[in-house]
Amino acid sequence: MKGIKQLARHLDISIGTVSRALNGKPDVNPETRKRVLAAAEAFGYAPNQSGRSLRQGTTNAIGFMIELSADTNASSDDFFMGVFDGVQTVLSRHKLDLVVFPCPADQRPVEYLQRIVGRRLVDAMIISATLRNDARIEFLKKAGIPFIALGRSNSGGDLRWIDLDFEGVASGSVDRLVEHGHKRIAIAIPADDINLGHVFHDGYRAALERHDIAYDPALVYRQERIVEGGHGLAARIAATDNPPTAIMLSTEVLAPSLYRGLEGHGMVPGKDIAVIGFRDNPRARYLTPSLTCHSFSLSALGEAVAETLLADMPAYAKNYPGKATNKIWPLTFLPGESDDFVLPH
Amino acid sequence: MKGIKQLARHLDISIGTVSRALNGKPDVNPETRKRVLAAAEAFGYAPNQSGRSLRQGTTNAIGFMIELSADTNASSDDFFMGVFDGVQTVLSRHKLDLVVFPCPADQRPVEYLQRIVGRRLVDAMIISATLRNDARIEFLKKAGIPFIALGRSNSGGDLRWIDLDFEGVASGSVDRLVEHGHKRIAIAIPADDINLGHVFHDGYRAALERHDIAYDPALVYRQERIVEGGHGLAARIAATDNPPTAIMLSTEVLAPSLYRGLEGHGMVPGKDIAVIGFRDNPRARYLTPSLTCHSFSLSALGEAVAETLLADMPAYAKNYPGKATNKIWPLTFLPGESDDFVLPH
DNA sequence: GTGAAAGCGCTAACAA
DNA sequence: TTGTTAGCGCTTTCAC
Repeated sequence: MKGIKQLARHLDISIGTVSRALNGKPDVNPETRKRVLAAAEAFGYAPNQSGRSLRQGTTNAIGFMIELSADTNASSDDFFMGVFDGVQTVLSRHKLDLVVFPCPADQRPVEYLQRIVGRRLVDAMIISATLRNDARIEFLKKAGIPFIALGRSNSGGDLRWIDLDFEGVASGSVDRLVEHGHKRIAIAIPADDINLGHVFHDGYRAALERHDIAYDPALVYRQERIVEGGHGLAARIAATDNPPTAIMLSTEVLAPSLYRGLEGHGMVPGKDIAVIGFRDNPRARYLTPSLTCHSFSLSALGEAVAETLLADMPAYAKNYPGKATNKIWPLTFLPGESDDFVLPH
Repeated sequence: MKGIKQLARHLDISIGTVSRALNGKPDVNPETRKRVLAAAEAFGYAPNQSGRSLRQGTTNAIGFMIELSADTNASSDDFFMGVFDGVQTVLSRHKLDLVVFPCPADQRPVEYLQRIVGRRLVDAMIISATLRNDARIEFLKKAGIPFIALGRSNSGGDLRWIDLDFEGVASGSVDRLVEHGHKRIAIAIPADDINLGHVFHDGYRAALERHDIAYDPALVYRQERIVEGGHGLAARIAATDNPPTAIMLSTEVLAPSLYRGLEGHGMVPGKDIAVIGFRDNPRARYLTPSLTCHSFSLSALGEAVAETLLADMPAYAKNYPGKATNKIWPLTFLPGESDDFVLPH
């Protein structure tokens, strides 16, 4: 007892009527509809999505591609889980399902995405960890499938994205550090081409200029986004001639190992060096001294991602008027002890 | 230029031949096959999965259900990402795709699962966060779809599962603590019905008996698996008459906030109270004093999950002879400073 | 070695 | 208000 045919036979009506009843079409006798719904419920009938998709040309699924590379994996933590929840909140309003596709570490992201999209597994795509030059974007544009990038990019010309305010975070952090007397301010940015590193770097550089502080490339540390990365970062800070008095992080994963690494080099965060972390994530929440960082609602971000995406899909756009715009997502500054000292000059 | 029809027309051969060529059927002229493959490559053709699924009755997708409830969300960290990677390693050998379904926090897991399975989105299911009494299992058995549970259960009679060795961890930890002179050993287990709590509790209790130590229900703390949970746990430990001298954690999320909470009550881990954590996860890796805990390879676990599942699927069983067995996954003990002291008697 | 055609489950257009 | 039927894209059986 599986398909609509069996259900129809059991009810002794045609499959067409069953289909219409289940899909809430108006031209069905209320009595009939009740019978159909009751039988469907009793049999645990759910329409075969392949049949449905084939006929309607739509899967009612939205894909979310994440990457399992060491980098992204390590930085995941609660980030994606929180975002997923927000995305679902919006999608469930439209009976759309969120389907997550984790790209294996050993597979090329573009090719993985091409397979997913090419096989028509989803109606639209959310991609994350956007690179400054990201072949996935060109592909998605060419494929003509609606999509949104969690992270800006230079690729593909005009595209829809939502991005955290890396520039604002970098800029505000520099302001605060300068106010505290810092002049040698370092940043840690990812070693790969992920766009947030570029944006953070540019915001940092512009802020320095505003304060008439010379930009010193030696204070820009490119560091893999891995859990242990802070050790290497601390070592490089310690080894710098005329070392920085402050370090700003552009990703959330490095803080704990940075603390440990700095201690290993006899530097105490919040005393010998100011540290400003990125996100108030669970891993950073219990550091001592408490980490100065930034905060925002993961689920609200997820909701915005979903709404912005739907606003670009003809079938749903009418529900989200004016929402089809790119967004820079603000973060709230969260003062802690890790930068809470004034530098004597 | 999308479907197989267009491709066939362009090549001026029948769609049947195109299909056979692409699917590696033997009865195709090598020359023809080459032309077809080249054209498919050039057009970026990938077969529409709905059409394929409908015809073959198989989706070539394996589902992995995770939950976004506060509990699971918080305890995720890198756990699932690591497991996904291992699962993919195995699935990709068979051109199977891993598809992750995150059940929203506000949705009932069984109903969510019923929708996914009922719509035939996947050929098999991996479920996680198994409860001792888990309605999902009964449903999956009734539905007749192959599945494996990451975590044992009392539900559904005979079922396929892989589970971490919570019993061994509890037992070994008690042994070690007793050796160090502890007699009042507490445990923290989840407040809900998740099965690992039951198993951990039973292993703990049996170990106490072995050592002729009376079981004291006051030392069994049921604690929500949330990031901040350690605070409450510390408070309850401090408020206990005749408090424990050691605490064993059955989940990985509590350690950081427990450290902080204990300090707030004037207790230093590894000095005033012994702490044995569960998994060597990124959140715990940089605690001071270092956390005594346990370790295992997430991707190896994921590989085992996938292989065991495939061993139960007729189409793949031949590749995994003898693998269709339930497994208790061993953990390696990782000594740290958090329990490294001997209690004077 | 290739073409023609049936049919997977479903929805929608049309007929009654 | 309901039944009938075409056809979504694909694989596979059967002729040839």
